[in-house]
Amino acid sequence: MKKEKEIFKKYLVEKGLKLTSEREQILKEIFSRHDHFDAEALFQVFHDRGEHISRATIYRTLPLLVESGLAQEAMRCGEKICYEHIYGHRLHGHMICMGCGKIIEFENGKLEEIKGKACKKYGFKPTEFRFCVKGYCKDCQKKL
Amino acid sequence: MKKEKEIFKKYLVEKGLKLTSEREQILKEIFSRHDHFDAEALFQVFHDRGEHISRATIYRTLPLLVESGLAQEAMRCGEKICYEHIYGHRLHGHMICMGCGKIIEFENGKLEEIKGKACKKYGFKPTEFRFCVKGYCKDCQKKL
DNA sequence: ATTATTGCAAAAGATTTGCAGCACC
DNA sequence: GGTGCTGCAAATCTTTTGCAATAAT
Repeated sequence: MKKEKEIFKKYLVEKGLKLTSEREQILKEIFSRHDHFDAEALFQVFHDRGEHISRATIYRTLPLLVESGLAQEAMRCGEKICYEHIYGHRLHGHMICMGCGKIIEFENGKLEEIKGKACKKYGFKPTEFRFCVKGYCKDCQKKL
Repeated sequence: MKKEKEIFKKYLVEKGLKLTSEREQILKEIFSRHDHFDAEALFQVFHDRGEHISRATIYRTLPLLVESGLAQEAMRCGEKICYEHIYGHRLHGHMICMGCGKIIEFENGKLEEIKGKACKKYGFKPTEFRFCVKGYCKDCQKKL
């Protein structure tokens, strides 16, 4: 069994919840993509593929994935919440272009250090992390 | 005239917009507080004080303050967007407790460095910045 | 005088929820 | 078999928008 499925299953069992086929499909889908997605986009993917999963189920499943540590809210794109899977990923930041919506991911080893230092200082127990820079990408700056 | 008012006025004039008394009140209010706030909270402050400013005006003014560089979206608290004023502040991060909603601000000189490095690498022009860690504060960890 | 702005109320969007039937353990 | 889960549709909540009256330059 894939590691992420194991983690999810373990989390669900501990909470007295069940691993349904819908939850499994959603888990599989978000780990098969490497970009960011929101609830509606996820709904559309299944819909287009003829595998119907209701919006309600998607909205109810995403927080479970977050709580199990497999995903996190990465940013707000307009009014929507965008998620990303995080298991097996290094801490990274995002640059979000307000012109074209492009998202650039970047890594920096110091992110972990800053996060660790702040949490230690205040005895804070971290679950989710987010480093975002909004602005304009190279291409969109030219257009302005 | 206060520096932030000058900046706001300059921004508005450049855009062919006007400095109305509502905009001025909102500006003054957000610079008089040092915490984070959302549109509804701002509406309530004025309402409680008997100075009526409509929600529509608040929702229309906040983006202007962001675009003029005086404020930014700091985080999402639940479904709401929380803002903070940024003029004259150093880059800082937030730790948000999912248990009690407490927000801890922290500074770290390396934030500026990381942001700068990433933007330079991709030719990205930054306008807003956000470093958030969600999790549980010292007190809430005990309660769990 | 001109043009942007305000407040209102209606609209739009995203997300949540109650409920009845269905699926997992 | 019992309890949690799903889909649906209605509800909720935040944010946006059209419009007529009003205020800033």
